[in-house]
Amino acid sequence: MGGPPVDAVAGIRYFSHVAKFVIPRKTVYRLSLYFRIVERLHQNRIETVSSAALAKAAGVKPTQLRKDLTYFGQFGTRGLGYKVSSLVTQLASVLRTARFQPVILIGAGNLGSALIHYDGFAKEGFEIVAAFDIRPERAKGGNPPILPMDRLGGFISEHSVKLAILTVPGTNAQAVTNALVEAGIQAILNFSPSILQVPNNVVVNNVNLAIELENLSYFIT
Amino acid sequence: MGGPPVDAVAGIRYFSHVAKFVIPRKTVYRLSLYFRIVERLHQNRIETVSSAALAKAAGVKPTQLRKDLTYFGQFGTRGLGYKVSSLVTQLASVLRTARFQPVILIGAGNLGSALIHYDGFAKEGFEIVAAFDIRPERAKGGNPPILPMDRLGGFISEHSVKLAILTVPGTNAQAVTNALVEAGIQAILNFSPSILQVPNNVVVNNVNLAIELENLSYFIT
DNA sequence: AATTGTGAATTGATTCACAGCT
DNA sequence: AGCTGTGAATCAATTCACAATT
Repeated sequence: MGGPPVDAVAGIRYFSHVAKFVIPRKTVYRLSLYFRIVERLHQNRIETVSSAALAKAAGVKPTQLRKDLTYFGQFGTRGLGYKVSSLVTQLASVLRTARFQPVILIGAGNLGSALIHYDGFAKEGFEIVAAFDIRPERAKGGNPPILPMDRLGGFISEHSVKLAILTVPGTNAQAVTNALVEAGIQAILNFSPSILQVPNNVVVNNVNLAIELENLSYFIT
Repeated sequence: MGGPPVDAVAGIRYFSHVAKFVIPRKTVYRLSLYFRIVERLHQNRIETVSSAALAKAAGVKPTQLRKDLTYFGQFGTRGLGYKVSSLVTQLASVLRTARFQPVILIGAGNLGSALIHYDGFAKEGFEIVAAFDIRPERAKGGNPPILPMDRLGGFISEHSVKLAILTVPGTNAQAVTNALVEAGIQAILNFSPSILQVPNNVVVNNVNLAIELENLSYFIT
């Protein structure tokens, strides 16, 4: 939430599957949170859950959880709560495109090479299929392979990659972004400190770790 | 942003220095953004800047930038714009506690060890002075040292550390948090997927990289 | 003429309050 | 009785429109 961090499109019209009309971006974000929790409940053979319990686990108010869910339909039973298994199914279907997407990473520097092996992505069903770097000495085999930048465009279209993680220095960020957009990338997780200019069919989420820390430190006494 | 990601206190009363009344948390967040940009302008010997130019660089609307700045006072000159040097001074003073804080990191796993050496923190004036891990085989010397968990409380009070980065697995996150709070930590940058329960004199920013990616992928077609 | 500062208007998100099911 | 679903009310953040200033 940070916040912050999530920035770009205010809300989205929801054409692809069944839903009311426009879903606030923050709601979509929280849906991922809820999904994780009900998955765990499901694993633990818990069959029903109330909005109060679920909300507590997610760190939100029960009314907010209920409002969030009803953007997509009525999943609960009054007087009883939500059936965990059907929540899992419904949320999975709403977020279905979300997982098991191939991802590329550009900029195999300090942060980049850490993220390449970050198991949190793999755990959630995202696979970094390749990384790219301008410095040829980094561009050697391994898994995932680190490839030279001139392979970028070709790789994206060959593997129909739609998601990219950008961990290049701020000075190169826009140039690389242009190449990504040109090659057909639709969403970018941007760790560089630059504000990226993209056409509005491309979504960007910014994560600036130094600002997160600075922002926190503002609140200490 | 992020979304997001920034979550905990809605706004803060601003006692410590001169300001209007309550400053929205998002405003404080953007202030860091502005500060970075004016620092760069200053280095490049640029003397004045308009709200339009500054806003563009920060990726916000000019009116928003002006409103953000006037929470702290009137820094600009009508008809002319803002004097870069005085903006630098004023913003630095507002964010003054923000930099040059010692920081500890708990959980020297995959992501943790990457962040220990992430130069983006150092560049912004944050120094990770020590890391802690339960697994003793990770707890060896080096710079910064990786210490065993039983040294945590002592280290925090000895070095008056107020900021912690939490990169432990979700299952341990709350237990470690309790220890941190107990020892006097005031702000936590939480990379674990858990929602942390903390007293309200402690601030938490959540960063969940997997959710950022999942959220992005929701918007691709 | 240019550009800030700001009250008012608008837009967006959250919470309340309670009707409606089971 | 318990708990969801939701319109209305509230609260918060953004943007507009324009007066004020240089």
